[in-house]
Amino acid sequence: MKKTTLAEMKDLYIGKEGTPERDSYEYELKMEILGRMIKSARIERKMTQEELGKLIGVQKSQISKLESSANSATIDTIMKVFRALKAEINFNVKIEDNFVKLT
Amino acid sequence: MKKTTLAEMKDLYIGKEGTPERDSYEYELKMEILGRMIKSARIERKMTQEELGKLIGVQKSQISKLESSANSATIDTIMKVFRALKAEINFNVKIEDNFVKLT
DNA sequence: TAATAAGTTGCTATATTTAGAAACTTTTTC
DNA sequence: GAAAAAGTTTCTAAATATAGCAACTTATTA
Repeated sequence: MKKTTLAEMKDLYIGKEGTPERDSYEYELKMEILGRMIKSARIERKMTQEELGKLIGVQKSQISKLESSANSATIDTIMKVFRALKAEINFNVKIEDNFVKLT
Repeated sequence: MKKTTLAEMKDLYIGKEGTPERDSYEYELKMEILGRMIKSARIERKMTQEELGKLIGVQKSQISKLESSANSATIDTIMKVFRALKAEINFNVKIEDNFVKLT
C-alpha cells in the first residue's frame, strides 16, 4: 500500500468525476485566487478577454483588471463574470470545526 | 432500506463531523446568502453587531447592512468580516463537470 | 520579422460601496 | 410595561470599484 501526501491526493482527485463531495476542492476567498480562477475558466472556454467582456458588456481592459486582481471586486461583479462563463461558483463557511448553518 | 430525499440527506450531514469532503456544503455565491452566513457566524460567536463592528473598526450599522445585504459587498469586506469571526470562507468553481484548476 | 491579435496600463469620469452619526424600531430583560 | 440593549434606517461624506478609451506591451501567426 503506497503512501501519498495530501497534495498528491488532491492532484489525483481534482477534475475527476465523482460525488459532489469529492469534487469540492476549496480555495480561501481571496481576490488574487478569484482572478486566477476567472482566467482559468475563460481559457477553458477558449475565450479572449474581449469576448468575455462583450458577453458582460464591458471592455477587455475590465476583464484584465479582474484577472490580475488590480482591486477588490464586488460580489455582483464576480457573479456576473462566472455566469457569463457558465461556471458555478460556490462557497462555504466553517467556524471552529463545524459549519455555519443558515437559520 | 429507507429512501431519503436530497434535502433530508443534507440535513443529516450538515454540521456533522467527518471527512473534509463530506463537510463541504456549498452555497451559490450570492450577497443574500453571504449576509445570512455572516449573521449565523456572528450569533454562533455570541457577538452583537456592535461587538463585531468594533473588531473590524466599523459601526454596528455597517454590520447590519452587510447582514441584510443592502448592497453588494467587496471581497475585501467579506474577508475582513469572516476573519474577525475567526471563520474560514472558501469557494470553488465548477465548469461543466470539471473543476477549474489554477494554472 | 512584420502584421495582427491579445492582453496590460494609465488616465478620466461615474457609480457604488464603505462609513459615521443620529433617529428610529424591535427585541430582551427586569 | 418600562428601561435597556440590539438592530435598522436615513442622511451625508469619503473611499473605492466600475468603466471606457487610447496608448502601450506581449504573444501569435503568417
